[in-house]
Amino acid sequence: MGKRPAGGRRAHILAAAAELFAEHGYRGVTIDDLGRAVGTTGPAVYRHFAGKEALLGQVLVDISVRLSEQGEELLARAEDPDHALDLLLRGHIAFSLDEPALITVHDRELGNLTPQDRARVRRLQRGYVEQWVGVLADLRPEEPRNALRASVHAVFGLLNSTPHSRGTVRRDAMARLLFAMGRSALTAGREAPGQNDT
Amino acid sequence: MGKRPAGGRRAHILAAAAELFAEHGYRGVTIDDLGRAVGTTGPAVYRHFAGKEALLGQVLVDISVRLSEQGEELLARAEDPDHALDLLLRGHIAFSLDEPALITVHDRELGNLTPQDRARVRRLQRGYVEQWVGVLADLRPEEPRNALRASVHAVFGLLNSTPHSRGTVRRDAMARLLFAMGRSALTAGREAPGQNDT
DNA sequence: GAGGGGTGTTAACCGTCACTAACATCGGTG
DNA sequence: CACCGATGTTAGTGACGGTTAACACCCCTC
Repeated sequence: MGKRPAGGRRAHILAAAAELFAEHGYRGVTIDDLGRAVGTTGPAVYRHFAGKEALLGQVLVDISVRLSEQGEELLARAEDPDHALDLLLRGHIAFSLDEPALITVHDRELGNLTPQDRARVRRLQRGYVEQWVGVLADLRPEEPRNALRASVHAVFGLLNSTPHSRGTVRRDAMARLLFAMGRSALTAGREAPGQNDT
Repeated sequence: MGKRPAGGRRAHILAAAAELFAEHGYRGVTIDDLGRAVGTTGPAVYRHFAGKEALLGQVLVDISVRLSEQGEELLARAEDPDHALDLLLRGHIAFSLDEPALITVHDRELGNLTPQDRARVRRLQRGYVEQWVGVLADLRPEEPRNALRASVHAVFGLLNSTPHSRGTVRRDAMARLLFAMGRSALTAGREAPGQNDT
């Protein structure tokens, strides 16, 4: 068959896996599906990954790393808590609009990981959430920390809803909509500086 | 073994199935798991349901019916759009706090249904969404309908996030938090559509 | 108290699927 | 050109799991 000199075989498999896992679920995708998706056969996948679990692990770890690193970079560049929140919102929205498959897999397949991978992904996720909680704590010091954490999870649910309303609204309009809703939800019950209120 | 003339065997299986499907996913639950969860063995389940798919179908149809009927009842009793939105929010929040397993299964397992069941559940879901969209359209007539639909999906994501932050916040506090966030998200941008872009 | 419907049990069947074995090909390198 | 490591192919193999078969029991009714 056409030999690909591309060193990107591994990355290609990872991308296809994310897409297929998002659509059919980890359990609903076979190794043969995976191979077929990248133009080879099932067993060829084992030349690049130890097995199906390792593959899912890599997908989830990559996502978690990307999100938490992006969060760190954004926070480093933020001038104040209000600005930081804006950046986090925009960053997360861009990610969920550009990579709906990754977002879907990210919060559905945690249970199918090995204990080691699960622990690692959980740690990264927790770190990312705490970045948001830290910013919110600056903005709303009167609020207990666990309430802030619940708020962050809720806003993630909101921002990650894009796979459910695919294709009906243009990307930039969707980004604006999610930003306005997310920002408003997180500042509910208090005044948002520079923003108009109800 | 203890023969209960209770006609509740079927309902018992449905409840256990919802719980197990929520925790492990449809594909991650075996018929034997199901039987064991209700104190019998796997094959006994076939006395009550035609098969695993039929079982999942019943679970999802029940949820969709409950939500859309609840929505209709609330709308019938609402005095004005603003009140209607309050009622819908409170109703959905109560459901998602009281039945986290059902909420989880509801938006994860659609893909595992038979085409017939899937069509039926989709129709019910669409109806429920349109109840919300109708109310929002009264409140924000200037907004295009597809943007309102996207907003509704986003708020569902927010309200359905409770399974992700289980047990950290007391139920009534969580209900208030979700109500404030959801209400605020849905009325966001009511008078300021001009926002900067990504 | 005989019969029957409803419900449960254990054993078997059979397809699917992750994974392995054994063998081919090819490009680069000495 | 011979070797070799990387990568691919086709044929198993063994476990798992949904479903069915065959049989047992209990309660209800005539």
